[in-house]
Amino acid sequence: MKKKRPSLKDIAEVLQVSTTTVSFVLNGKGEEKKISKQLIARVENYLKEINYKPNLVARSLRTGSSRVLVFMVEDISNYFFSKIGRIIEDIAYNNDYRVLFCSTENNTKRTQDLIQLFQERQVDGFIIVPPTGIELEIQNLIENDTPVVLFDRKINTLDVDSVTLNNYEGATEITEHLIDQGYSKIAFITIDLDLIQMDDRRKGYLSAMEENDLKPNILEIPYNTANAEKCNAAITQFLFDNPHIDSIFFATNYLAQNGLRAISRHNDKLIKFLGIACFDDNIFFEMYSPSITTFAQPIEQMGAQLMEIMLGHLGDKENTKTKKAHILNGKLIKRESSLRRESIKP
Amino acid sequence: MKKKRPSLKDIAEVLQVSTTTVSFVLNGKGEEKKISKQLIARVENYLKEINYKPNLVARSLRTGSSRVLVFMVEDISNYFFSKIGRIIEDIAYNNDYRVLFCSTENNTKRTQDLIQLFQERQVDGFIIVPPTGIELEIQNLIENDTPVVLFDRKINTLDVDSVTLNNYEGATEITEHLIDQGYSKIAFITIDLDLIQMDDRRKGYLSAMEENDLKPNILEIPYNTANAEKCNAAITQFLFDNPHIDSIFFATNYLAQNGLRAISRHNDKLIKFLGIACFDDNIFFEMYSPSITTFAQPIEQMGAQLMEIMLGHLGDKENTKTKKAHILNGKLIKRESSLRRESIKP
DNA sequence: TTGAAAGCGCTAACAA
DNA sequence: TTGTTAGCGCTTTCAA
Repeated sequence: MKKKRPSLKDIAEVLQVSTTTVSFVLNGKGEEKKISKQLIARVENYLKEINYKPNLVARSLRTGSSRVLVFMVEDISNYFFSKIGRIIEDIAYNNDYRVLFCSTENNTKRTQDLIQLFQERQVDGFIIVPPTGIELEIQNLIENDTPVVLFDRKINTLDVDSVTLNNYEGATEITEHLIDQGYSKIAFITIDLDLIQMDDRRKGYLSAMEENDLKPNILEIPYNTANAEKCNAAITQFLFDNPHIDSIFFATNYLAQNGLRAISRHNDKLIKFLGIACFDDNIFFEMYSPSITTFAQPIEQMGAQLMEIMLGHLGDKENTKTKKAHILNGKLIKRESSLRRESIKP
Repeated sequence: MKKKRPSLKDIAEVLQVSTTTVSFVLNGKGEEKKISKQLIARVENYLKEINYKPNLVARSLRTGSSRVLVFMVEDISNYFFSKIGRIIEDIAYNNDYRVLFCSTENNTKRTQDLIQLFQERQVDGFIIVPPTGIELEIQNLIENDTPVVLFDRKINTLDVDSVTLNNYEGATEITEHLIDQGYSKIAFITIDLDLIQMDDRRKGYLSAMEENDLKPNILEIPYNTANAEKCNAAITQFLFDNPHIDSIFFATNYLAQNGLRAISRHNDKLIKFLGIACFDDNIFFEMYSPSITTFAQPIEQMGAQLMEIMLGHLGDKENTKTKKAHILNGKLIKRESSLRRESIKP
């Protein structure tokens, strides 16, 4: 049998007081509203006794706020995103907010649906890794005074807060590190999506190559999370077509993971000679043999920064603070895969 | 400026009809309620024109249902769980439900909070990987007629649906496979949590060892997601203390990943001789060199089964169908790590 | 110091 | 065929 959960009204009836009183006590406003100590105690005891749980849906409807934030990323099962998620969740929790996670899969339609869903459910704020083509929905959110913070990528046409990485400098640093270690035929493997951070990484690579009078060599792979095999095939083909390259710089950790597999399948000796580096650190890269050099994002700092901005907006809704683009600095982690090798590639 | 979103009432006013009419049309009940075609068209057009979004909080409050399900697992960034999550989400979507994901981190208190949070927000159903000590909350959910399906682990004291793996048989199969390949000093590395599926795996290992007159050798590691280092240290110590073992069976993929790292740090030649196998497949194991033998869970089938049960409950609330424990069969995937090696361990 | 009552936006029983 | 209205459970203004 379904026993209906007691409502404020039920409680008021049992206690022979008004719902107002119960509500005030429930929300800790007893003192403030000058309700007598005895009454407060009586109500509190009863609430505890029956283990009362307020109906948050009703509260949301009334107050227009749900104390829920949404964290929308490309793929929440990605190490980087799930780590940041955990950090955000902790900070939110300490400020009495809950966080809901979801994956956009970089799919515009899906993201639109998700934003609409949460908007309809009155969530209080969005932290989003925006896929392309989502400008309108985000604009819409902002116009509705719903706080939005962009993350990982920004949208230049929109006046909205964002937290991103120094992608350009990172790519330059990786490329120069490879050059320092004696590599010169450095390939850059990236995806074909028109994402601003990808473009920055590419530019960083190109500028470092040019600076050192080296000839760039770029492979652009069609983006398709669902199909790792195609990615593999493309990289394998590239290895065939470019036997002269001595190192590879992968633009994302996703590509690097697939790339490593492709390399080992193509020729399992190759990994000993090929210089490898990529963006975004990951336990996998530390464990792999050889361990892989990466440009690590400052995860803790990013999470803190994101929530600082979000809580700022939540605090005073009426502020017209100008929006800012925050750019954080990553860190090059040098590992075996990019160090000068004893032998030269055969 | 915040432009207030239009309500049903606003629309009714503009259109000079009643809110009932608008509500019926909105919910596709126009035909059924015999509203004239023209009126339906007029309302629909207007709804589309202003891009009306109903307030789902209000609807939830009124109907008592939110068309939202929750999927609570140990760690959503785990490959196995996130895969299942995606499958569940798709099925739910096709049935007009949304799915919210969250991680319990195997923490009882956290799980309690999460269940309470969602219960207060009127979610319609729970799919849970239960940590220990959560019996009361689940009992409570069931008494409130909220559908619950347990997953990955069951709770024997509770009459509730569950979908689990044939852990005992899987562990036996892995162990026997190692024995077949010529290994005999097989260690079993597990965690110290009192989880039923872990116990089954251990029993499966023990029975296969006994069956073959081999001496079991078990290492139990304190569970601590936050501290991979301790896990590493424990495994390293074990390798020192047990130089005679010729193979290791890891009870979870989490342990195997850490174990592989510990092994390669301890002695990077060792991996060539040591037989390795573990539970739960993962891309990582396919890519690792040597590729790792695993007992793979039937992911698609599990997701489908979970949702079939859930949708069944959601369909007719009043059913008192007896609850069932569904046990699915996993599959041994033989890879390089467990095959008979050419040379014997030095 | 406490209570009455309006109202958040929506659904659906009942009326017309 | 369409409209009136009560009410879901809560917060909060105003009154007592």
